[in-house]
Amino acid sequence: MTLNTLVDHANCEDCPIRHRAVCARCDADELTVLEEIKYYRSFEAGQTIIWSGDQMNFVGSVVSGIATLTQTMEDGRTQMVGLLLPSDFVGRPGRESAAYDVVATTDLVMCCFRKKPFEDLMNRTPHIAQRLLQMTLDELDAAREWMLVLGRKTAREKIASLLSIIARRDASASAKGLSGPIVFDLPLTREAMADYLGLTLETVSRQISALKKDKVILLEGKRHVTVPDIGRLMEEAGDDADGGCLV
Amino acid sequence: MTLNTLVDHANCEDCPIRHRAVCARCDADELTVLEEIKYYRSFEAGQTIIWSGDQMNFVGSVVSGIATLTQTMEDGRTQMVGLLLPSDFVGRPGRESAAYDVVATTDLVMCCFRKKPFEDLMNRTPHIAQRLLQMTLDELDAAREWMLVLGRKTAREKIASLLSIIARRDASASAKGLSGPIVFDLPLTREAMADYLGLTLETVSRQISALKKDKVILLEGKRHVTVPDIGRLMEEAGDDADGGCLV
DNA sequence: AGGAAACCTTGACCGAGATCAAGTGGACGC
DNA sequence: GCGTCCACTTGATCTCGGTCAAGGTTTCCT
Repeated sequence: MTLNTLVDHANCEDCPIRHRAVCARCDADELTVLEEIKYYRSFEAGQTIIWSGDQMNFVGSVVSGIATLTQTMEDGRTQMVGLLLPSDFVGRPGRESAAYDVVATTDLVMCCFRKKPFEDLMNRTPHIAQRLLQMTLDELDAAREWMLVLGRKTAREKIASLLSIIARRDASASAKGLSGPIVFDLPLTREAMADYLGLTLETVSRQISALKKDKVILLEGKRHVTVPDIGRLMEEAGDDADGGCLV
Repeated sequence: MTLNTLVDHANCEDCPIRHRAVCARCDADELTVLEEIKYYRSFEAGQTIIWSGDQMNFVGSVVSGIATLTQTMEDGRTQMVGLLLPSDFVGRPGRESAAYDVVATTDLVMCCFRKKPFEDLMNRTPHIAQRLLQMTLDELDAAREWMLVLGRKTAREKIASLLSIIARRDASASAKGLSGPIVFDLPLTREAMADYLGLTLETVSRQISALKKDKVILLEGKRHVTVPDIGRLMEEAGDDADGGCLV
């Protein structure tokens, strides 16, 4: 139920390569092949990794940093359609060209595989295809959940939804769980948040100020956020506070 | 680039079962197995096929009629997240329960497969998994395109986007192509359109009237639509009129 | 240190679309 | 024929969020 579900790392601790997104069920032979066709690429904050419509000759996953998927209309209106966090997969097996712009919002490292050999491997290896199907279904769920946010939520609920998603991801990553306050740094500018939420950056700024005034969040500087009560934040987001998240 | 991309039927003309969504590359053995585990179900217009959260013990595809996928918030706000047309696939291999309400908006027939045997077959048959991956990627593209509609388009553009999608689907289904006027019946009520577009039904009604007044569409009664110029409609939708569609 | 460029905040005003309300028109049952 | 229901249309008004504008902070460069 997160925006881009992180891959479960549990059964990959001893994985000889880091491409956990794909090798959830490690198998020595496959990994050897993957190892042979893989390479790393680094990008600077702000750099465009892929332009919409470009030929894509690789697939891969994010090792560190954050990237965004965005669509743009001819008149310049833009909508972010996905957020890529470490371990998220990029690329469309079986597709020629990219459908969206992929932009690094922070310095970023990607682990890439040349597309053709990867597809060959996928065709020979059923559980890689199945793994990718599961990941794609997760992304589809996330996209559809976001459609509800974009279509029906108020500006305040939109902001709360985004903060809640980031807070919960960070909380589960740091293994401290959801009891007690959650502290994190916003990985996005106000403008990027606006592009994600279908708002203007002014509205984002105003609503964040409002949530701060109402003590739903605490702000130190512009980016450092403390969420004293995640339940309260999820209420503000219009979410069911017990949607399988508090176990 | 449609809302829910229809499956290409070209290489399935002689398919012994009608479940074309899955058997794009027909293979006698698999089809025999599929034949054994399949059954049909009929639904009346307005009937809910699956409730969000229900156990789903089948997967399947739409044979005839139209269904919608919707999400609902506790306070009753609803957002449609997908439209299921004939040959569209329903179900999540590897998932326990449904994530959305599935509702028949017209009388509907589905071709179903019991989930467990279907999954077993999928695990044994790489190209079924690959086929499903392709279909899921298509749905993901459609969902993300819809995020742009929901997040950034005006009411008029939203209506034009929806009409354009339905018009283009009907045009390619009837094999008359996109030259000349396109005629079709709206398969959705104003309220359903509103739920899809993140609008109210009053706004939908007003914008349809406006498009009619401006001769972008012609209306006979409430549902019968003629699109004299699909290029004009796509312009109104804010789409690139040559996005690979006029070929 | 000074200056410029990002990034963010806040205020004033405006308009697209929501809301509330009344009315139309066709289908159906009695 | 007549009433009822449902889907839809149209009008009047309100409001949330967009737009335009000004100013504040931080960072980084010279």
